[in-house]
Amino acid sequence: MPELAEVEYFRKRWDPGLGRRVTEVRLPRATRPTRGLTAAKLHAALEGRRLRASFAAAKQMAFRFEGGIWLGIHLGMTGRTECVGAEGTPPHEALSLLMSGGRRLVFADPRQFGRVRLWMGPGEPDWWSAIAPAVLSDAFTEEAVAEFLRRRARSPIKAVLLMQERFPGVGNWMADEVLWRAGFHPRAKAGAFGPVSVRRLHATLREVCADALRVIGKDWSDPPDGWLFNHRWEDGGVCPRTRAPLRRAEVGGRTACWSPARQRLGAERR
DNA sequence: ATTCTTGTTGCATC
DNA sequence: AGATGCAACAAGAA
Repeated sequence: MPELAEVEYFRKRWDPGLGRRVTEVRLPRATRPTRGLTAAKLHAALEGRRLRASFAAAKQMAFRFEGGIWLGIHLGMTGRTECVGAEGTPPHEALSLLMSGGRRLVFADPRQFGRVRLWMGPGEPDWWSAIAPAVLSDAFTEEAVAEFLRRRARSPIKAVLLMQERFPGVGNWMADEVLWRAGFHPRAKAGAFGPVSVRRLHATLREVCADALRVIGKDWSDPPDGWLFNHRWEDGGVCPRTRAPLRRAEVGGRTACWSPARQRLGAERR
């Protein structure tokens, strides 16, 4: 589930821990997301440290503690964060931090595709600074998109939009939403996008990222009914703009949903 | 019981 | 060398 805006939402769920000290680290079982980390290692690094700041970028979160300690969390497919009382033990807990003041910051991940990282030192960890420039940043230019599409010329555009090295934070639903709003078929070849189509794609990417952060990133409000988001999973779903039936099929190894009435192959020419 | 899944990685192949 | 496609990871939900 967690893409750009959901990650921003989950980042904020640990806000009650800001300024608080870590008093205890709990790793209930050796789960995949924590890999080689142990409770002892985490405790040695974090005990007594105050949580100073948190960041979200792409599909990752970083929590910075006193002393240059960084805790990185990738939510994978089913990860989530929450803040509970000291006694709480949510199901599928992979890691939690008991904080001064008596609250517990929890990372839970039933399907265990998430990832927890620990880093200490001056500056930023590599896994943080290596994240590609945000879609909403000045560095995300039309030329960068055009160049990337040229290199992936034979791949379907849907698959290309899922590549984090250029479209950080875009996941399955956001890619479908972008293509639907912009009127491009998910199977259109990336190489077929000329300057006019690239411009349209670039603008729509920015629009969807901004909308998602405003609605879902803020407080997980329900997206407006006019978004594809609300219709893409229901069987017999209907395009909110044309009222024509939506189609679903696998594209680039993932389920894609589109509106045949307004997303035709060939529209990406020029 | 079977099939589905909003992510990423590593490997085989082109 | 770089691009492309796909299985694998794991477990809950429908």
